[in-house]
Amino acid sequence: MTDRSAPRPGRAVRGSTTGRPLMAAMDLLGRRWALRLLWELRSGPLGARALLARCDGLSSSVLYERLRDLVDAALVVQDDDGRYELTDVGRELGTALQPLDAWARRWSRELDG
Amino acid sequence: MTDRSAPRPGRAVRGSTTGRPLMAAMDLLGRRWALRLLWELRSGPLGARALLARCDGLSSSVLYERLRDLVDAALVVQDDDGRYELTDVGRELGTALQPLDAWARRWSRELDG
DNA sequence: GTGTGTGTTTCTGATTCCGAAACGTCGACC
DNA sequence: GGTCGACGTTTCGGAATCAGAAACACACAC
Repeated sequence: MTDRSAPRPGRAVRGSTTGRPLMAAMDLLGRRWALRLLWELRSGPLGARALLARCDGLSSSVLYERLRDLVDAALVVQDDDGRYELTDVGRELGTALQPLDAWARRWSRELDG
Repeated sequence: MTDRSAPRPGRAVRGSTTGRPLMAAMDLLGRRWALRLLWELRSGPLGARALLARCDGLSSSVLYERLRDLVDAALVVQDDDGRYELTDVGRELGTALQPLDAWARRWSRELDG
């Protein structure tokens, strides 16, 4: 690992050397479990083990790597109790993703009638 | 590999055995380049090589794997000329992701002031 | 002390990815 | 006819990322 750093707008990002914000966002959110973790944190702060319990199949190694990414990206912080919670901009992302939830239901109906 | 199949609502999905639509969506969209490909197709049908040209760093092997996923999920189809284009529900996803674009800009301002 | 619950890191093997090369096809163009 | 280029697609080795289990440290309860 050594050199891991989370994508941030303004930096070179996988898939785009321009660092365009949306590309940085897609690089970050396109990593496994990133979207899901943000989704789980919408409802309030959670500890690491609580997150693991909610995300069936998530391994702890990836969890902590992803949490580091999200903290780096200023979407998540640790509160005084050590639990992880969304920052303001992280919470905004939650609402920005809300249409996705509604879409997923339409998608589901579309597929199996 | 052999047995790859794209996540679809109603089936067991990585991260959730319930097959809840949103979890299926996040599994699908959480794969590398999936979001980005949908984003690039928003503006109209594109051939495989055009997609490769737009996605700097995307390899052809992953492109075709992802395209298979998206076609499986009924978000993308091939038109008569062989180009890939969004289905109706795929286009709806595009608009559902639109708030993400606006959010990414706010995020960018947030990070580097 | 012996548990049991956290948070976190480390290791190994499996999956996924990149990158480049190769294949076939089609339509120029000579 | 042949050759050239642009396209769609598949294959393969090495690199990055992942899952899964194990282990560590730290609390607090019994």
